[in-house]
Amino acid sequence: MSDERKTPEMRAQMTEIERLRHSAAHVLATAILKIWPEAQFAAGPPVENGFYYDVDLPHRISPEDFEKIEAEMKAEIKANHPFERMEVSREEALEMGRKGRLASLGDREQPSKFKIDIIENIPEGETISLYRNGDFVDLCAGPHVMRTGNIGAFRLTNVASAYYKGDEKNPQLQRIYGTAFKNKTQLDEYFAMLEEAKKRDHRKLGKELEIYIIDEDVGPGLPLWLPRGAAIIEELEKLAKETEFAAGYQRVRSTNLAREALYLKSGHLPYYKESMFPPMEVHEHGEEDSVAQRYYLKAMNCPHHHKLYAAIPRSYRDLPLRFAEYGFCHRYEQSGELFGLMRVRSMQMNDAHLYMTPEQFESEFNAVNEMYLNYFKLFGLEKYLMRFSTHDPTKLGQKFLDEPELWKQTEEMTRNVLKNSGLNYEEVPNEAAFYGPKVDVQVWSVIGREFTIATNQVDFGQPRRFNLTYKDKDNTEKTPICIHRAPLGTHERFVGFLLEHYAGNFPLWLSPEQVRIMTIGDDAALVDYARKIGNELRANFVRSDVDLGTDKINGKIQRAEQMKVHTMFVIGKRDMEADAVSVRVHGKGNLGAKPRAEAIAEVLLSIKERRP
RNA sequence: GCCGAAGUAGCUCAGCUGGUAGAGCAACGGUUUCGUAAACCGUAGGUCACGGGUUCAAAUCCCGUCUUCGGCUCCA
Repeated sequence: MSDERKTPEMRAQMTEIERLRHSAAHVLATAILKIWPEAQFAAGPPVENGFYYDVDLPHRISPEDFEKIEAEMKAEIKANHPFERMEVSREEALEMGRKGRLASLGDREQPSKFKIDIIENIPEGETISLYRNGDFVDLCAGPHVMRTGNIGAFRLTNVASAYYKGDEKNPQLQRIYGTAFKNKTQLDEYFAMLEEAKKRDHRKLGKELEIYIIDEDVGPGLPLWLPRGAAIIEELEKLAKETEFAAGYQRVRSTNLAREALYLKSGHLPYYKESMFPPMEVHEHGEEDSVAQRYYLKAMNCPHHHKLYAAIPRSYRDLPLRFAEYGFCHRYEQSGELFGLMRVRSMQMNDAHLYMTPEQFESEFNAVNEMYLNYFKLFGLEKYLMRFSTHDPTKLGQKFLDEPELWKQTEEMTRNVLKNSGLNYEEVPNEAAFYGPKVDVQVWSVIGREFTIATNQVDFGQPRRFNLTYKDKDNTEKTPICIHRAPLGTHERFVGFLLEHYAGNFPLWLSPEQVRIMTIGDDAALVDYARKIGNELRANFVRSDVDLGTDKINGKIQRAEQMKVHTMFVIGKRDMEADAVSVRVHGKGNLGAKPRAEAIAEVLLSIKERRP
């Protein structure tokens, strides 16, 4: 293995399963060399669910080659070679590299170019070690399992491409992915789990449950919401509006596009330009006008909100001021990055900008974090991580606003608040927004997919650029601090996440179709009774539908269950005569008959309380 | 954007090495009047992603484009 970025301490912590998988990567390389001796290897680490090895090879490895490679791997495992560690000097290692002897089965004409590069990047004084299994020798810090025979069960999973060291200026390598476990049972369980995960994929559920579509004529990454999807969005928006109202936010509204001048002022141009749709050129004074105005689709709401702040003179007594908007933003994401609802080009953000004095920062920041935690509780999210993203001082003026002092101050301030809050956080350099440090919230859906679901950003740049001020107690003009926050992220990503989180089995309050009423037969009196109940539900804003057709009741239930309708009212003659309904709940089955009024009251209460 | 793979009816998919497109479900019409996950019969539905080429003949082979997927980079 050859990932030089990890320290020796980190490697020592490699778990048993990681050692096994990393060893499997060496066996993979061994097998590939037996078939294609000219293969050049780069890095082959264990990853979350398996391992990979990056290889440079003229032959394009495809899944059809897997059988052949796996057969060689099996032979190597059966041979049960020991993994032998050897420590060598830097010069010895380089000499072997020049002979093509690293990550190979013997000397070769071509030097082991990636391995040589890796050696050259190992800091002075650090031990350089090699590992051998059979004829295969690789530059590797280890550790490994004792023998190749310890690799219990494995399978190659897919091929992808990756740039050497993840830099798009470097050559592209073929990345062969595989996974390995102690035994076949665990391997089978893993693949069974993957099958389960596929069923919960938001793209699959989004289609099956009629949530959204992405149409070629509309454009890639531009989802359209079907009524069932829009219903979920409406509920989320209602939740956000209630929560924000209670927390002292005020709602504002802004446009979807603006002149270039606005984004020059905000700094989006040039710092964010490649993520924005190209401008529209408009000749405002007729065809003969030689000067075109450039308009951009907004990528973020902040510049618009800053204008709203600036529109009226502000006093320290007005602060904190909290402007909220579910604004539509458009970003020109690279085509290869689009991914279902999770990565789109048009998004509706649960956005708000909070303007405050420095003294108010801590309490405002904490209040925002508390809002996050309340939401997580409501949705039953247990695993989350706050990623505190800071700037990289070497990229001031390029990726980040050139304000070294302000970066230092705001990062310090944010770090302190995070520390005092006791939240689970991790600091990552070089990932801040261009206008200030940020805290992204990572969550994991039940199928293990990781998302940045929400964001909480400090902005010291824009308030100055927009000349935002407030009159302080001492009669001087001061610049407020601004926090951008979006606890529910964007509708697109959040709904995508919820689909996977709930596997489409939404709680009643979020359910696209909350109640479906179905009759046993289509007797006229029964149809009337069902319609009456439907009207009563709709009068109480319950999303309900009636299935009055001539199908058998089993068929009606089947269709409702497939659409994951939360509650079903089954109505036959017996129910009608007793002014009752038979209640069936998705996932729970038949709950028996209940008086009509009681059944409806229960539905209304569950929705009102947003029960899980 | 880059590398690789894929695109057949509304959905899920079949269609072998070229001979002119098929099933199930859904839809529609009829029959059935039924108690908790699919009643029965029939009808209709496709520029095989799009454009070009090779061929007597293309869903099938070749080239280009679009889109999606697996990754890289990036992010809410």
